[in-house]
This record gives sequence, structure tokens and C-alpha cells, in this order.
Amino acid sequence: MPVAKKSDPVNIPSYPHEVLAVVLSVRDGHLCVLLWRRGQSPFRYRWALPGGGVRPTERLREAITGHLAAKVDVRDVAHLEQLATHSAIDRDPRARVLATAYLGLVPSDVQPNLPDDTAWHRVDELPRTAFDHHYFIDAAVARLRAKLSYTNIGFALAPVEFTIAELRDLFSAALGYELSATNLTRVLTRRQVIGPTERTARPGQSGGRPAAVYKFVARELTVTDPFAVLRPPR
Amino acid sequence: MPVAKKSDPVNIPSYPHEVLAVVLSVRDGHLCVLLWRRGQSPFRYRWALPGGGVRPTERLREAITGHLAAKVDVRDVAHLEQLATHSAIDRDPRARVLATAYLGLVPSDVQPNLPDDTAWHRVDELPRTAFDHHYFIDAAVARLRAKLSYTNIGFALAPVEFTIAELRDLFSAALGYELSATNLTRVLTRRQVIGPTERTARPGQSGGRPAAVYKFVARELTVTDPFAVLRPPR
DNA sequence: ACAAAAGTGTTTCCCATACACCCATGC
DNA sequence: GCATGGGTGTATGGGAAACACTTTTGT
Repeated sequence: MPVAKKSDPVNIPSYPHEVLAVVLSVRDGHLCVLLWRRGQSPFRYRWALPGGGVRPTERLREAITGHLAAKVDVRDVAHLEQLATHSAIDRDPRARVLATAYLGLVPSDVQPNLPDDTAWHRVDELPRTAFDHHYFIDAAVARLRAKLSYTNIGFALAPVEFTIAELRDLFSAALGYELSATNLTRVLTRRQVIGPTERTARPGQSGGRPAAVYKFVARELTVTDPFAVLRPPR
Repeated sequence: MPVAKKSDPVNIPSYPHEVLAVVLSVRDGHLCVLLWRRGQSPFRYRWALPGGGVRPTERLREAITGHLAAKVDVRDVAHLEQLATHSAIDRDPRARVLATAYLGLVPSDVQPNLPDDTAWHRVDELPRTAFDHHYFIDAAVARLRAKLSYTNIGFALAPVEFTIAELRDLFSAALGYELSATNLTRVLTRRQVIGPTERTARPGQSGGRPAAVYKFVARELTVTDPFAVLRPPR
């Protein structure tokens, strides 16, 4: 029974604590999650979220950043936020382990070179996953989809510069349904989430008008639509 | 250094883990948080969130429910959801303790009899608090205010039955600004968050038309306005 | 010229706010 | 009657979706 020693001035029980990351990115037109294939029991050959333990000198965020560095270059993760902490007693059959998961987002244009046991998986065609990782993934996808509507979180999915057609494809993949490029532009520009750059993109093989190149105004998370209703009086 | 023993099949570090609760309620027209006054060092005489350790047989939610039973009758807490886990190394000066906080809501009409060291404090006139509890309180208030706009979370602040004027006062206190009773009614009825009952309230001393009595349609959390923008096509 | 892709103008609709007006009670 | 508080009807406005139309390129 994992209880703090009597000599410990804080007399409450201790538990092994792991950090996990649900790293999401749009790959090839689909929202994907980064998973690695377990080689050992329990859940041998099942797919699992990257993560691991927390060193005494680091906080949870630093711990997951460190674990991700082994899988994905840390600089590739454009946004990282805490999701939830799970505590089911038997969530790990070996011992009681608490787990705190983070949501990480990687822009669609970066191509981290992954270890052999690691791959992107479409969230709409998930394999069976290890432990309770499925719940974390569901929560991460739900949080991303919600925040696409009322924050500028799209910056973490997109390249630094992009055309509206590319952005529409990213949002459509992340949300899981088609969007109109016209209205997407208007919503995001009205809210000053995106803005035009000087550049324009060259048309494709079959011609067409060259697209203006846009960028996100800010690249840290900001809430752009704080009160859907019940607004304060002006 | 708190590291799992080699014999432990899960070879990651362990840490003392505590659960805390930010219990919010509207008291006397103001949004308040439940705090208790510490009698011992560290942070002696500072106000702190209720909480404590996690037993090996219980999950985090069960642990905080148990700790709250000592302060507030458990049945009084109409809603409880996880907020965040803090892991700063020196957040407790005695030892490294991870803390997971929950948001709890108590309806305005229940009057839990509190221990002598425990009291409600207005969130807009907070005393100095112990540890990092101030951050948890800020996060809880922000989460409540946001969810009042796009969920039915108001059910957890209100009595089972209420007049629109009472509900308007609750929402105004929770949000921190005045609301129109007329429009509040229309928003919440349109979304089928509240509905009328058969009853009407008796007027006060000075007369006036008797108010219709309303109730919340559901008393579990549901998201009533899922997509502010970027809605799926119909 | 024609096809293709990008961008603009305009309409429509929903929904929340604001505000005037009507209703029911106590004194 | 009149004051007081509750409820309804209606106008106003903003923002997003829908869709027609124009612009700019390649072949």
C-alpha cells in the first residue's frame, strides 16, 4: 500500500504518476493521433499514447515535453494544454498509476521522423488502444473541435503561411465536415484571427486565380468569442 | 527522492497526491467560495480550499466527495467536475505534492452547517489564500462563467424551483454583471434549459403580479450550444 | 475562348438585445 | 386608484450561412 512514510511531513498517500500526450495533427486530409505500438505486456501489440513517468525535478508539462522529444521534435508541438487526470484503480493492471494527459497539436506541414514503432492514426478509424487511452483521445478531439469555434487554436494545426483553401481543408479535416472557404475567411478575419500577407501562391497545373497567402495574427491561444450569449451590457 | 521500488512492476516515480475542491455558490447575492482557515504551518491562518489525500481504494472524485462530506453534506453538491492538476515542485513547502482540483457547485437555497473554521468568501473580495489555491479558484470561476453561456450548468446554482427574478439574480451574481430577466428567460426557454411549472409564487409585501415558477428541465450537465460558429451544414 | 480556382457582393435567416407596453396583485 | 413587480409584443441589430457573380490565372 503506497503510503507516505511517517517521517514525511505531508502525511498522505503517494502513487506512481504518469503523463501522456494526445498529439493531434492533420495528415493527408484527416485528423490523426500519434500512437506507438506496445511491445510488451500488458496490452502487447496494442497502440498507446506516448508518455511516461515524472522526474522529481520536473513538472507535468516539462515531463510530457521531455517524453515527446523522443518521438516528435519538441519545437514541432505548436500548442500543449492539460486535458484531464484519470485515477481508476485498475486502469493499469500492474499497479495503481495516476495519469495526466495533455493535448498537443502539430502543424500539418511539419514531418517529424518517427521511430519504427510510432505512427499517425486517423481518429475516425482508431485501432484498439491500450489502457484507458481511448477516453483521453475522445476528450482531446472534442476539446479541439470545440476550441476551433471560439478560440484561435487553428494556428497550431496550420503552417505559418497558407491559402484559404488549405485552411478550409485543415478545418474540415479537424471538424469532420465540410466548410465553406468564403464564410470561414469572413469569420476568422472579422475576429482578427487571421490576416493577409503580402504574398500570393502560384496556381496549380490547371490554372485558376492565384490565392492570397494568409497567416494567423497570434500564435498563442487566445479566446476570440468569450461569451456566446449572456453578454455583459455595453 | 520518491521513486517506485525496483520490485514494483511499474517503474516510475510516485508522489503524494491531494484532491482539492473549489466549491462555489451564490450567497446573499454574491458568488462565494468555501474556504477553511488553516490552524497550522505552513500558511498558518491563511484560508485554504477543502481537500486531502486519496485512499488506495478510491478514485479522485470519490476522494474529494469524501473530504467534502466533512464540510458540506455531499448531497448538497449539485455538480462536480475536474478542473486541473498542478505539479509545481514547491507548491507545498514541506514536500512535493501533486494536487487535482475539482469544481463543485451548491444551490443557493441549501444551507450546509459549516464547521467553525470554514466560511463562504466572496470571490471578488478574496482573502490571501494558502499554497497555489488562488489559481484554482480563478480557474473555477472562469469555467463556471463560461459554462453558464453554453451549458445548463445553472441548475447547480439554483433551487429546484424558482422565479425568473430569482434566477436573474443568481446569474447576475455568478457572472458579475446585470442581466435582463426578459432575455434570460427567452434564451433559456428557447434552448429548453428551463421550463414553467404549474405553480406561481405569492407577491411580496408591496404587491405586484405573482411570478410564475420555473424549473430546470435537466439536472445533469448538458451542452446546449455546442457550436457557436463553424456549424456543420444541415 | 474556355476551364479552373479565388475572391466579392448580396441576400437571408436566426437569435439575442432593447424597449415599450400590458397584466395581476397589495394597499 | 395607484404603486409595484411580472410578463408579452415588437423593433433593432449583428453575425453567420448560402449563393450568385466577378476576377485572375493556365491551356
